[in-house]
Amino acid sequence: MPKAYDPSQTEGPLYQFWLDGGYFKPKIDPDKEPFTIIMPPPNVTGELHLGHALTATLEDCLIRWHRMRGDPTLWLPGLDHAGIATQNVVEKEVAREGLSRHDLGREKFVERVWQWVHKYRSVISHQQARLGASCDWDRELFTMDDGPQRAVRTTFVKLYDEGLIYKGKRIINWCPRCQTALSDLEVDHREQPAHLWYVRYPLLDDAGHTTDEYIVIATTRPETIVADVAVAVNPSLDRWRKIVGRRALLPIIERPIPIVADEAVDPEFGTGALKITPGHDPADFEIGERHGLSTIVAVAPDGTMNAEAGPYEGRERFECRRVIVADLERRGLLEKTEEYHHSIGHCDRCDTIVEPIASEQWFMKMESLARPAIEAVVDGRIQIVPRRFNRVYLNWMENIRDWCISRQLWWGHRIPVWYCRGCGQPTAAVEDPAKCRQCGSPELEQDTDVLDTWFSSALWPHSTLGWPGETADRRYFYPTSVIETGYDIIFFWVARMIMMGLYNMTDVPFRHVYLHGLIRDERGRKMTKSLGNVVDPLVVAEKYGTDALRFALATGGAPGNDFRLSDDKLEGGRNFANKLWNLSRFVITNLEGHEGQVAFPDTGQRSQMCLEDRWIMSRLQRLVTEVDKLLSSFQIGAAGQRLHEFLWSEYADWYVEMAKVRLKAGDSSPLPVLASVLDTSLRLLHPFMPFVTEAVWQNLRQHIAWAEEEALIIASWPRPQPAWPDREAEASAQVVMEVVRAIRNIRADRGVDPGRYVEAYVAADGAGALLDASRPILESLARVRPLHLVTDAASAPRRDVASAVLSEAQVILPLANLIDLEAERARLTKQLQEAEAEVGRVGGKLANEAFRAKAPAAVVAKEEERLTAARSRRDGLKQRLTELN
RNA sequence: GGGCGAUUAGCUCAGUUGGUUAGAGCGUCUCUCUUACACAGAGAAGGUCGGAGGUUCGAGCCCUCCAUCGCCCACCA
Repeated sequence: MPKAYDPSQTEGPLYQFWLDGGYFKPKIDPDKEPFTIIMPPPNVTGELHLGHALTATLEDCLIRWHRMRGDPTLWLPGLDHAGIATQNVVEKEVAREGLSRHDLGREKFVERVWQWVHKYRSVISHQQARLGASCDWDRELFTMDDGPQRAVRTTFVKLYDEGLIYKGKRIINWCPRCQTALSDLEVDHREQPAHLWYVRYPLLDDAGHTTDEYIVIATTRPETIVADVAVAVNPSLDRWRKIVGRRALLPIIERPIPIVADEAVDPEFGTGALKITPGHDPADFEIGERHGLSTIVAVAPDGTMNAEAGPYEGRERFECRRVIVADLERRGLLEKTEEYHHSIGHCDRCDTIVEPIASEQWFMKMESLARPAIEAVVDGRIQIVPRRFNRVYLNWMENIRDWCISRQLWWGHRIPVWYCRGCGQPTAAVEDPAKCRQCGSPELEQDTDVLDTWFSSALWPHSTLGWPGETADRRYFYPTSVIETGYDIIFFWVARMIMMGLYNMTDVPFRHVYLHGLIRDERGRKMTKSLGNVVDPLVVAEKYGTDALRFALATGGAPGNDFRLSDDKLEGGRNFANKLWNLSRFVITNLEGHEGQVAFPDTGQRSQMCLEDRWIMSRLQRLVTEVDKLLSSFQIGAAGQRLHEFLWSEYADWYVEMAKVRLKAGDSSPLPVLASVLDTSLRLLHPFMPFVTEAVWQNLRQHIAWAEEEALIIASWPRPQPAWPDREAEASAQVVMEVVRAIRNIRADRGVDPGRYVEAYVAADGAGALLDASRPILESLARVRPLHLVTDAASAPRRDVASAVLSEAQVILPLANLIDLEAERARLTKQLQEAEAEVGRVGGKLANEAFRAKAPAAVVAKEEERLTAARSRRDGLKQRLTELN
């Protein structure tokens, strides 16, 4: 084994080894409960970012853990056609050839998108594989594949037939750049500086002649004046009540419009009068419906003003705003202008300011679909991790509004509705219909719109398992176990999957929702292309190793919290992989020097085992229990940290060093324990760092007699053994380690040459026997020789010594010329102060009758022990100080 | 306008039923190439857990109020 771990040499071949072994495919067993994760399908836009790497890491962690536990484990990968996003990307590509999609035409353009898809489909899968994702590639699906297409159509027709999908004219969000309607969720509202213009609308008399009266109206969007159909006032305002029923003259356009009364007008805002533009404002649209007003749309799909704008026709909407303000001012109709801040909607794909437009679109009625989805979370059939997102989810679901599902795009699932050229009636059907359902005419034309890309995503957990077909996968794997994704798409995706899963399958799509946070850069900024701080996970994996990246991602934070990824964290992951590699190299090198395979340590003969062996086995068993518990409660990061701590601070820093003492003496007895602890640790760590653990284990397995499986990826997950932990061994080892630490501390403090052996006295009454048994360890790890073990500190030298007092023992080092009396006194005094503080604190607590009466007995007993130990230390220190003086 | 989160060591963050002296990684200081690892080892320094009250035998954790930062949702022009 080379001295440093080289991921680039190991990862590729190991992934191939797993693939060849078929380990990623679930073994269906009707008697076992499966574990299933449907992977959030990345967009086929060709950008794999750190969010995908995080998803791949966390899901792979859970998947590998369950696979090792022996559960039939399915991780189903997929890809999303990502409607607008992909269409935009391909449009840009086409633009480089100087063409627009309109130059190509719908059919040719869609063909181009398919070419893109074919190219990137494999690129993305390959990228996932590089991250170690152990998913079942044979089941990989694309949202535009035949199966999911059929699921989309089937669902649409079912909803349509039940009246849950309808076509209607409403105010929708229109992106003039993408030239399509958007759902409310696809609009990003941002507070921005703006103006509030106060415009005079002249009043007409009964005969329709202008008067010198006028009504002042505040607006942020003067360009929409051309589409005004009324003025509404709040009837509670005296100054306006009397003009209700009269007419005003629309400025510039000079169209007479009625003045109506409506409670929806806020009397406190502006002048308490509102211009009504039903074609461009949702509130106005409702007011318009209430008063039977007509709707005028004055903005064309491309964001320019249309013929309704009269003199402004053809002007871009914001240019029109400037011109119209100037015109109003010139005509003396602009009373004043105020600075104003309000939030403006932007297209979340291209950041263009969204135009609210009254438009005929397809909508999904959500309320009845939301109700069972709310129940599923309330009654716990679905559990969200972290739990606080329950409220976020429920709040949104309880106020849900109809979903605009039609998009004026070319790329996506085309709406399965055909219109009859004869009678005009629509026919919705799963299969392309041959004739009109109404009149039987064969002259049909399919709706030109496509569906919101999230429509197919909402069906993903069941459409990927074969629905609407009756498949074995669907029966066995649905409902799935966990959905894991970022909290930013809880509404877009998670909520809709729950609704549609319950609707189509009458059962929840998954039992647990694990929401991860957003990854930010070192300075806490969101990673965006415009900031140029986007990190390519494959570049990172190349530089630090996939395991390093995975470990950094998995242990960097807590569920639902954002976290910053830094080079420091990646280096930490790399260092840990290297530590593990070298640790294993040491163990394996020693095993190689041993004849044949070692047997599993005979823990039945525990009393025959030496202290350090018992200690590490006990600690290992605790580890097994804790890691399993942490993973069961989705505390993946905490489990990873716990493994790091055990392997580095307990196994490597202490046990291996202790084991060396025997090994150097030619005693091979620690080998079984060394090997089995490493084996178990590798199993536990494998879900986090699959490559380095498998690489090491392939080596280790040749030397151990109990390795049954040919690969770590399918090796059995460690189970806690009831015989452990061994509390006595843990406490005893603690004493040994404390003595070693105390001696090292004195040596470092007094500047003793690290290599030099010095004489030492250790006084211990009760712990004498165990210290004697660990004498070689004490001597070697603390570099003391000769080591005098005495029962009473009084029998150790008193002059020219440095000492330390522990609860169970006192350490005395005769250091003659290295002794600095003042420093020694200061050191002991400081320790004494600490001990006395503790005696005071704990003593005070125990003196409190209320504490004794109300605290659990175990807590009280612990405090008693603490007090005894602190007193013993205090008395010892007092004595040492007296002797020093 | 509602809601959520964050505020813990110089930095980045853990800390799920309230119970020892609040932890980790990085960084800092002092030593060491001790034959697994300098991507390392040994030792050390460093925190009134944002502020103020309250509940409790006991609060980083529960309650109330406040402050700063961030996010989400929302048709006040």
